[in-house]
Amino acid sequence: MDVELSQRSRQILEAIVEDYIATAEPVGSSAVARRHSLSFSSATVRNVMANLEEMGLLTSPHTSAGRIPTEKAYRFYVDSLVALRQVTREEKRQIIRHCRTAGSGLSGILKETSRTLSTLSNYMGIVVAPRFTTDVFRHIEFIRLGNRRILAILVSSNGAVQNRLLETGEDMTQDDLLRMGTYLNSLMEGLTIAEARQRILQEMQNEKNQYDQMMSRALMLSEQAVTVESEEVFVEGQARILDQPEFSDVGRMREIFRAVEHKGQLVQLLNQCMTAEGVQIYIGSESPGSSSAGVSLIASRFVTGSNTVGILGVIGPTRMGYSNVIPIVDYTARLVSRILSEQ
Amino acid sequence: MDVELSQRSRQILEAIVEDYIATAEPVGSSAVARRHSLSFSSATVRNVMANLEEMGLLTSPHTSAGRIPTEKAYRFYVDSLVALRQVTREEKRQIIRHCRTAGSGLSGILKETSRTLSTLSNYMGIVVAPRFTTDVFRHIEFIRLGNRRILAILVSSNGAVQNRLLETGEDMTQDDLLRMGTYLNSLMEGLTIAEARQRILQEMQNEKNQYDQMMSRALMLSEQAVTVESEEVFVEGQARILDQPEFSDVGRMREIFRAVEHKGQLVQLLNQCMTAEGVQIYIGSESPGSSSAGVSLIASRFVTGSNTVGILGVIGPTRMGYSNVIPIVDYTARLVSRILSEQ
DNA sequence: AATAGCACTCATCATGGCAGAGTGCTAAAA
DNA sequence: TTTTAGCACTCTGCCATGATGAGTGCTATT
Repeated sequence: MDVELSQRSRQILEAIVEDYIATAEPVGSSAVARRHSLSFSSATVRNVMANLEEMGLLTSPHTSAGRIPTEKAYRFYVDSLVALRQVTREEKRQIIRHCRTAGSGLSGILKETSRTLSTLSNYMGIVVAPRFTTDVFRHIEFIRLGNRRILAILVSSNGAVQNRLLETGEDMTQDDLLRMGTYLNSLMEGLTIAEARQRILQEMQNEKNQYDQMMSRALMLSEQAVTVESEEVFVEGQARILDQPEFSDVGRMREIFRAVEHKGQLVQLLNQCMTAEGVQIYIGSESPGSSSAGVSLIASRFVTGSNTVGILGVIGPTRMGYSNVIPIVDYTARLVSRILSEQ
Repeated sequence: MDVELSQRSRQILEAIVEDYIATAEPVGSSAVARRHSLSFSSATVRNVMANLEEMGLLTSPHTSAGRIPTEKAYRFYVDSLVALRQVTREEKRQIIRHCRTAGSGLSGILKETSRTLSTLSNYMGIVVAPRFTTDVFRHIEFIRLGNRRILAILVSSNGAVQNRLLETGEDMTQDDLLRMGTYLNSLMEGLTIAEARQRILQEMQNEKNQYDQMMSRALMLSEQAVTVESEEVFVEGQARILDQPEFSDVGRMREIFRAVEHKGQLVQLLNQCMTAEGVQIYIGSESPGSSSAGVSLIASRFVTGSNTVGILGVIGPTRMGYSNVIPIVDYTARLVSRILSEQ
């Protein structure tokens, strides 16, 4: 896996990768020699390029085109070559402004974050909300909408809100619901949502409760309310990837869009980033997701006040502006962590 | 605007429109004569087609290609020719299943509806949530998340939930918040959200309240909570329009995606459907939205129990399967209305 | 070890010819 | 008068052709 390269080879590889990132066109030997004002002639560059190709770092689409970096090259570039740019003051300002002012609850903030990531990177921004189940329970409440229709509202200490429409067998007064709420709130205080769910199931077994109609109803309703919906994922800036020349072919784009619509796959991939700290980078087929050829992911986790973990990042072509995007993702993750941890 | 056509011309126009809808290719005179087993020869059809072209109902991309329906033709087709198909039992089943079982609150139902519309039509499904402001207030609640961080939850009688993160100047106990909630709930009972907002502003003027710290704080917080966010719009099945051959050109697709991402324009268009009852159809440039060339919208409003109005529909190419989609939109709108009106 | 030179390869573009689909017009048939 | 058949014409799509140019690999030279 590890690649040993002379100083010169590294310079040339870097030049090729950056040129290709900028232009999306195969880069030829003379272009490298000229543009980067290196002190080698194009012939020398050609020799080096031939080596690099042999090592699997470059390919050429055909005999007499320039060379294109392989995934391996991007990997090497990202690991040892890339000069990360600083996040500019203006960018910071923009990130802060958007993430901060998004008024409405956790989802609002995360949605805005995802949009900001997309705007600044010019690729697709993505945010996976912290896992609700591992978050700490804060409040449950039932609101009567109609005779037998009840809205259950579940709040976690992150400010995540889940609401669910329930049908009950019998009529209930708002007063009944209030008492049920009080009971359940004390029952689940301090637990995580997952634990709370366990607790409810336990209590349902508990004989004593089976005879108290009130209790048993309360437990039944809350059991439904606490059952967690699928992961919440925010994707913004899908249209931007239409701008990338490598996706001008409709077929490939369709794959990506499909993948994004069925968020399942995506989440699976992103969950891998959960464990590791710092910015993670998946290049092309490194990500297990089946159809991810030509696509890279730059992601980082963020943590909330109650120590649950979410993920945020950018999806773009492998030919991505790594030197820009990596710092942006990093900065944003830190910022969001801080915002969500403020008491 | 009105077009007078002989029986024969109508038959031929219908054949052309339907052929073109099916194949997306210019249809020639012999194809019409053959495929629809009409009793005319291709020569006759040619004569008629020349007439129709003169009337602005057909165009040909070049001299010796077949003809393509114009927007005017689609309009005529939709108004006077189309034979609406029945919604099949299977489709009904599917719509009911999806819209019903979507567990989680109003947004859940609407999101699922939009997805179902997309699946059944094979185009893009879209739903605009009922205007929160005109809906009846049901409940407000404040939950303390941190020292100075409060989550405000606002519920309408439709089961729509809006939550918003607030920062307060001073610390507040959960008990303070509870009392504030009780006060505000009684203050706003039975009003629409818009009226409730008015009421709050009134009360803030009221001198008596300015000296009661509790009250004035409550009013300040609730004022923020009641301020309504932008319209909620659910769009699903964007990837499906990639399948349409007329959008294989990337440029046009980009326009559409852009339009969908900035939901503003879209909402504006859809709001026009608010007033009229029944299924509305906008073909191509009939919709004021600037870049809507080649795109049609089939939409219908739906009403909730508290008589607020939302909109749902399908967006696709002008060359859309009107005979299928119109009944589906119609049926779905009725069903959603019924579901949301059930007490 | 680095470079210059040269023959070679391959994509791209414009050209021209050919087949096929479809039209418009005219003259004949109903 | 309406419908149909026939025919010349037009235009696209496809293929083969050849010229151009970018870029390579190899070899000989510095």
